[in-house]
Amino acid sequence: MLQLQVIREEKDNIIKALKKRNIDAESMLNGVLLLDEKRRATQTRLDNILAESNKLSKEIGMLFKSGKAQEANALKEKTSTLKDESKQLGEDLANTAEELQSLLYQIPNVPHHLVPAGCSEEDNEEVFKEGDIPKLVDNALPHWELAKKYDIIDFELGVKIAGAGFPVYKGKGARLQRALISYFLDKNTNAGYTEMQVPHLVNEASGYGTGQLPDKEGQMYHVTADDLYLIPTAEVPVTNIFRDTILQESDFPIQYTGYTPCFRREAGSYGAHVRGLNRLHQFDKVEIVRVEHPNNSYDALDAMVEHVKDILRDLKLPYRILRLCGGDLGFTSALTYDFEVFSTAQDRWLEISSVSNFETYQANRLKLRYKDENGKSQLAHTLNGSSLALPRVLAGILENYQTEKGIQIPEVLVPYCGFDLID
RNA sequence: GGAGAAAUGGCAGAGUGGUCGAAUGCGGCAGUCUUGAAAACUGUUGAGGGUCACACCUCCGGGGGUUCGAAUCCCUCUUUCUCCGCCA
Repeated sequence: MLQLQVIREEKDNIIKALKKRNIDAESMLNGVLLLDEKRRATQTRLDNILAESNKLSKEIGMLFKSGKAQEANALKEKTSTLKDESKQLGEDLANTAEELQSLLYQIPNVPHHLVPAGCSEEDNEEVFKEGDIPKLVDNALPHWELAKKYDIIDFELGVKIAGAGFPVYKGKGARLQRALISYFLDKNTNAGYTEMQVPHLVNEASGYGTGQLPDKEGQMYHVTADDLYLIPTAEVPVTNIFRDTILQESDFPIQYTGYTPCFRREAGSYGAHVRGLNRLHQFDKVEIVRVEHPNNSYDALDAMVEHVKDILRDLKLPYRILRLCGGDLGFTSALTYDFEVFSTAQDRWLEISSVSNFETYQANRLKLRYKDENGKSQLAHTLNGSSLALPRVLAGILENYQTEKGIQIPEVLVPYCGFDLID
């Protein structure tokens, strides 16, 4: 959520920057400013009435104490009109505040100046590319065929138990999955991230805190009996650790990592691009989250990008990094780098990580602040990234590491797997 | 799931209708003393709105109610603790 004060001061710049998202925000922002003014005016009137009535109440108290009941009762009558007025104004205020709030929820984050304008993923900007695309055997297979051939992932079995998009990993497939999780977590903790295990269901307030609610509730599984949501990413529970928190400057940097399954309804997805592991309702992901001083958040973003690069180098997977354009940028993000692994057998790039700086956008919703050197509260910056999302990494490994003898295991994973070949 | 108790500032803990945004202690910060530190002493120390700055307003788990006036009384929800039951 954007800060009101910033909208007041930099409306024109915000409008300009939001054009990169192909949004004309002018009328929305004007609406915000109008409501803001109305809210403050109402608040002032209400405050004055409350002040008056507080004063009278005190006087009444004094009069009763000194035995002047008659005068006190006379004053009581005066307060009743004030009471009516304040009740009315209180309702007005609540309505205006709610209207203002819901309008603010509709405005996405302001893109960073590096974000290119653009409409779709076509316009994302490739900023880095590394790793050799392997020469595969003739008749190389896509991962869903390999999964079947080596009996390591059973999609049909998942359909039977839960539905499409809930695969069952078997034998060496399951072990490889677990190996990846352990390896990612070790890699992250060695880089200074503290490992956290967090709930896989969250309440409504947490959904609002990181921005999944109110707009994207259709993407989350909602447990209505208890009004809880299955997490679509560890970002939600981990970042919400800091909801309603005031940090000291000395608390920075905060670096957390966590493994969780992720649940996404993915309503409306279909076709070849969702085959196999490409898009699932349940998948595993290891996430990194940082809370930073505003002065340091872009250095932190760079560090996160370098960290993910390092992992992909370890795995020896060919990848590229895209800077997302305004049209593809997530609602809450100011700047996002997507990592994509090249899937040789599918001849396409698969997104395996998304690393973002949200600046104060989430912090404002979370009320995540720190005390600056003058002792004043300021909003912190939040960042997160996948390191990494499992299924597509697995797809990339299966496809890129296939040989005539079987699927080789990347060297760094062999100690975690206990085998070096799936055959 | 059943019975009982409780929820107050960073923490501990007073406060049962007006003078309470809230005693006191600890912690934090600043100062005095000291070569420096510790101890001791003095002062200061919640959040939000509002204002050029004050004033002023709101917040004592959440929501609602009674009252001229609520941390304090009533209703409701949530959470925590104790006992019982069930259980990985």
